[in-house]
Amino acid sequence: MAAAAGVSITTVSDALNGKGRLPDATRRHVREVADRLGYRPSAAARTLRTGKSGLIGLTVTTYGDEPFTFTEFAYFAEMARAATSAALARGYALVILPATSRHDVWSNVALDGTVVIDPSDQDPVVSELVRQGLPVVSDGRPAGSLPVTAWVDNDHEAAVLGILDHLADAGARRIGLLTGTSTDTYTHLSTTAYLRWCERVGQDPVYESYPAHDPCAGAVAADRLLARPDRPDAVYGLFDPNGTDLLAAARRYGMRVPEDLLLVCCSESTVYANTEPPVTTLSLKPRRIGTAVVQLLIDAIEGVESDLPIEQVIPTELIVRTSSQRRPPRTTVSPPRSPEGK
Amino acid sequence: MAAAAGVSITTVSDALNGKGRLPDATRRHVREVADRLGYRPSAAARTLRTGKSGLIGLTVTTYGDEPFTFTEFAYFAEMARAATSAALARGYALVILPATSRHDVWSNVALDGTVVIDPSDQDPVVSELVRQGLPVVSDGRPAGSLPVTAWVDNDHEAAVLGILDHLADAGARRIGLLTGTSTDTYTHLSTTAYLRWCERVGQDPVYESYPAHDPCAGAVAADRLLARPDRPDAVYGLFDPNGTDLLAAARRYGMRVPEDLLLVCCSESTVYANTEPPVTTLSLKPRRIGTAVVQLLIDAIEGVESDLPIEQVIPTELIVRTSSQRRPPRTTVSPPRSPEGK
DNA sequence: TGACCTTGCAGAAACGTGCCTGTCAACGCG
DNA sequence: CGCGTTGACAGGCACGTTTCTGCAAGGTCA
Repeated sequence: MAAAAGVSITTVSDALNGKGRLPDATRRHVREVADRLGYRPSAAARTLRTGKSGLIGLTVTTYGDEPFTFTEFAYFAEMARAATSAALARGYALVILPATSRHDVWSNVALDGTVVIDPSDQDPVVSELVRQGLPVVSDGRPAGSLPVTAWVDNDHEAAVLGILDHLADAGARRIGLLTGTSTDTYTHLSTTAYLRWCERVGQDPVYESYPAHDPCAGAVAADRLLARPDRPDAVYGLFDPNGTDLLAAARRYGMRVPEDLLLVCCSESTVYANTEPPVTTLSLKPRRIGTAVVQLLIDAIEGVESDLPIEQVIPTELIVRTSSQRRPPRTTVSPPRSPEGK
Repeated sequence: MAAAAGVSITTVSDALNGKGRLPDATRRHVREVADRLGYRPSAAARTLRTGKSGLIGLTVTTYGDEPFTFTEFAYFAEMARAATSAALARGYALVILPATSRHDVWSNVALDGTVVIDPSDQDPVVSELVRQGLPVVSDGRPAGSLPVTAWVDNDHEAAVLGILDHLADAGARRIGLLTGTSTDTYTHLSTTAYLRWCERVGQDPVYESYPAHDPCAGAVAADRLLARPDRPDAVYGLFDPNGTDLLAAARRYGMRVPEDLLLVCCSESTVYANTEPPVTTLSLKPRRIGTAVVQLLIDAIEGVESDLPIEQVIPTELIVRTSSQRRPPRTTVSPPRSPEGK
């Protein structure tokens, strides 16, 4: 390449990177030759020399034997999408790395930093990364004393309390909870908030737990919840598919929604806008979280190192639909025209 | 590191990589010292030396201004998940790279090969990659004469024809189609197959198109389709949310499913197992596709170069539920116990 | 006992950058 | 005319591996 342009390697490097003291004529000449040859500087050599790879790890926790649960929860997809977009805008790319991946894969890729989704307590991957001096930003408040650089999370307690109040306002007498058996902070914080609320208002807790990574278990747990002798007249489901599962269970027991059963679930899916009836959902705003996580991480990579952990709380959004209102509002979407009256 | 173990750099490299002629004692000693120091070989240096980075690009097409559509379609999430898993099992990691990303990001990462999802005709990214001599495997039959190394796809024509026959068998007299306005091969092939089928059986085509990347447009298009004077008595929707959209539209027009309207949509979502009624879906088997794509790519990276493009067709699966059967079968899932009769 | 092979390691080149230093000519100035 | 200054490059080192080659010590065998 240098020979083809008739200049030295230094001149090529300076010309392409806009450094050094070169006349514009030389710069243009070098760039033209580079374009003509289709020359691309070696990413590996640059990384080796500069110590920066432009790569950010996206680490997802594992459920059961599966490498990670992307599917069931639109949350992960949305979050990853926003994170990819935000990283790209600042010249970085995302590498998907499950937490329990083979060690050789982790050491085979040069990362500038890592985003960790919902790290478990004493996560060995996180410890290893900070030991290497890499910045680590977590989605989800780190459990225990995990030494992350920064973290972003929702206020799950406030969200749950808000939903329970919303349901009580709509006339719920006994509110049930569909929760998970895993020990991540989301499940833990939400369940604790529910129990505290029950204690405060003097209601006996009514909840069922199931392994959230198993898509079939949710329907069974929803059925269990409505089959109890102390059957709730309102339910909040912590996971995405709980809405349809609970709707189906309610139908099986002849319960009308929202007349006999008020319903809210945490979901990012748009299907709940068109179910029968539409279901009130809590959105955790995964796009804002994905964006914030990446911004914090890249700031830590490039910027000044403030060694205090930075915490950022993203507000949730309750999208109120028919399923949680005793007096259902008029449907907001009306058909454009109707060939026969309804 | 070499100094700490009291051996040469060569010996360290040989010991950690299992090469060279070293006694087991030396090998163990070097590894022990490496563990104690927390030594990790530099990925950048290895990549520079060997020419292999262990990184595979995952390129997703872009819709509108958004970097890529991950969300609306569980397909992408499932496919990416399977691809990640398959790559990991063979020691590779996946880098997410939108097709329309800044050029500097593409050239900043050393890739061994790339998976391209649904490449458009004359995709400049693909051309650039093959010019660099990198293997490219596409998910979706490449349009035009795109010179990919290999591709994996479903037989979309056969799938559509199968669904139309299935609906006709169930008693459909006039089958409608909900399709997209974009020019990707999936939409194109499916629509053409529908039109051919109509011609064969002598039915006038009844279809509505909408921009599939817009989540709101689907509901409007579903409404349009059922508002037509030549209203169909069966509909196949090409995209994931079409099922709930069509169910909602049918309710608005007072049509019962499946009595007045038979329904099938293409989806990987499990929500359709619990809608009212459950909706028959076509699964494109994204896990098998993601796995196959990665296997083909890594084979091309590591193995012998067969310069003929390798084509692989993954069969689809029709999951028949109530919405496409005039005589609905007994529900297969029954509640564990019922406190009051239904 | 010398030729030859095996074992156990060390030396050194090369991968392609980025950056620091050096060189040489031109130029302004007292 | 001598000298410092500046512009425009070239040289060369370092990044941390992998890998080829080399080399001494010890063993085998004719």
